[in-house]
Amino acid sequence: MSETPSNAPDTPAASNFVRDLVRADNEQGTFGGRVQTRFPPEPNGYLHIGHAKAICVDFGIAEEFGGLCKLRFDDTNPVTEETEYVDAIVDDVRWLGFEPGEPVYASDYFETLYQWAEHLIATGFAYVDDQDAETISAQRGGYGRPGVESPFRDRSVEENLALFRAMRSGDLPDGSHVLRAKADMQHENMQLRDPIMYRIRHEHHHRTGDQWVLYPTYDWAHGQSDAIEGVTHSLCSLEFDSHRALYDWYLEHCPLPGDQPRQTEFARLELTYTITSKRKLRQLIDDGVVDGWDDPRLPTLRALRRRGYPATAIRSFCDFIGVAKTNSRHQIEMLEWFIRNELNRTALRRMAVLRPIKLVVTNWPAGHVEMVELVNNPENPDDGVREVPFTGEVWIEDDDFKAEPPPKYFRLTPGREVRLRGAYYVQCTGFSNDADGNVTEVHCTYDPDTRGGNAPDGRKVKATIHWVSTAHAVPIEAALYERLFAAEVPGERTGDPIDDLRPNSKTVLAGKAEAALGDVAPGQVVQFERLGYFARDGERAGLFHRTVGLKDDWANAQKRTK
RNA sequence: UCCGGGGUCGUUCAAUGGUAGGACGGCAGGUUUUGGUCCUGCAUAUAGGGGUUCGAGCCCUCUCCCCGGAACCA
Repeated sequence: MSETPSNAPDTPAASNFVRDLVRADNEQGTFGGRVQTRFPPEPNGYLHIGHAKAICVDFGIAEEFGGLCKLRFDDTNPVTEETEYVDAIVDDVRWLGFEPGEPVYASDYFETLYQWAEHLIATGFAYVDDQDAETISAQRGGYGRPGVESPFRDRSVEENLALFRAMRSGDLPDGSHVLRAKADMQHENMQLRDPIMYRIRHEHHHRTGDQWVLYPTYDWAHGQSDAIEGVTHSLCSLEFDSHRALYDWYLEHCPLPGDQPRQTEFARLELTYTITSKRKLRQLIDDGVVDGWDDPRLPTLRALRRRGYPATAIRSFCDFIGVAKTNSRHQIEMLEWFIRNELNRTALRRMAVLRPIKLVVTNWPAGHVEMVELVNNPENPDDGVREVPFTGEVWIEDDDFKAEPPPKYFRLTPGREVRLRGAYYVQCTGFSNDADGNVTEVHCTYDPDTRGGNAPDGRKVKATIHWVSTAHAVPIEAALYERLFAAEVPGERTGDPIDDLRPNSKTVLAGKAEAALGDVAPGQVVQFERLGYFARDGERAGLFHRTVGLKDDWANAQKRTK
């Protein structure tokens, strides 16, 4: 994975500040030349595209410097966490193309953490507070306002130890006591105003069961877990910047087995027209706006996988956008370009008509069937060719005929000649329509000399359209997806992204396709010629999800003139 | 209000005191049996004011703007 992604734009490896920093550490021998990172999700939901960047950075940096990256579950809060998510996350990381090995857990270190907490008590750097959450919060003060020290702050070591052990015993109710670090109630950084290390929660933990009622907070668990594992570079997102001082403070007060790890923050990945808030994602599912965590309109890795986004393309994208400290939001078009770029090279071409109208070749010999040859992928000759039956009656896309063509329309219209891909030139002689004026049938004549789609006299046509013989067509269903949100930054207007939901983000069409589409493997992505890339559903044969459309200058131009 | 982090083409990422560059997007053209791909070209940026320097996007200083921070969440 350390090689340059094959479909990334051909530019020199972009420098980024994290890479520079790790390299500098190596040159100075800061960690004895060792590089170790970790990807630390909380198992309380599914991974999304934002996590993909973190995974690429965490695993990528380790790989690049010959180091190690572990998948660590930050499972310090039993009320939100479940084994189901653990399994899904491992699966998603692997799908992305990284080997998580045997995952580790913050809960593996509960006993060590506990011992170190007693060490802090013994050295005078932690105390048990009997006050409730509200009181503690109020005493914390505010920005530019002083904090108030807890009346329990100066308990003796003996009393603290006894109380802390009682907390562990399970005899004390939730919320009755917490363990706090004795740091600095006047610190300008609120994180240092005697933060909570332990709270009592009589809850079942997905791994440790009922063994503990004492659960460490994130800040107390994270850096210590890093140190226990031998992490050198603890990479996280920008919002933890203000936690770094506390991260260091804890580390300096613990009897570490080795080097003190260092936290570095970088900007998380945000995309236009997309949300990644777990809470809001869940709401979309609960409200029935989407069908589930793997609904292809969602940015979860499961959804993107189902939609046909290749993991390699996602990785290339993540590698390409780099790592910085600027809060930013990448355009989704950039991601889509990476998806198309990869699929263009790899996806087999097939013909499918999604909004069929009938085209009748009036001079075609009745009942005659002819096999025509089509290339499977013009970008890759190794994919070979296939034969497709052509007859005098085919389905074509209703978009490809206009009784009254707009300016610069190249496709079928009365009198116009076009090419049916791989078959013949046909010229439109007329059409019929129903009472409402809808076109029901297009009439053409074909030129027998143009078999294969070439005119011996050298005359050109401006359009080539796809088709499917009506007698040989297999029915398919195609799910078309639009962006879930109509706004670049969902929720920017009102504060709630739900207000920016686009009404019809999913359309299912009953189409007609060539027989080869019956052979597409679950999850495989093919290109429906001129329409886009489509992924075969994981379960249902005949159901295809549109991964992404083809770039369509004609449609874009039409949209603009409207 | 206090502390911290940021501010470079429309967007995003580079340029580490020495020619402001790439990608996506846009526009124009060429090739093409996908209005796809590919190729060529064009346009657009250092938030503002002072300073240091032969030379500043980069260093100093003042101002402005954006983001984060006062869970027993992570």
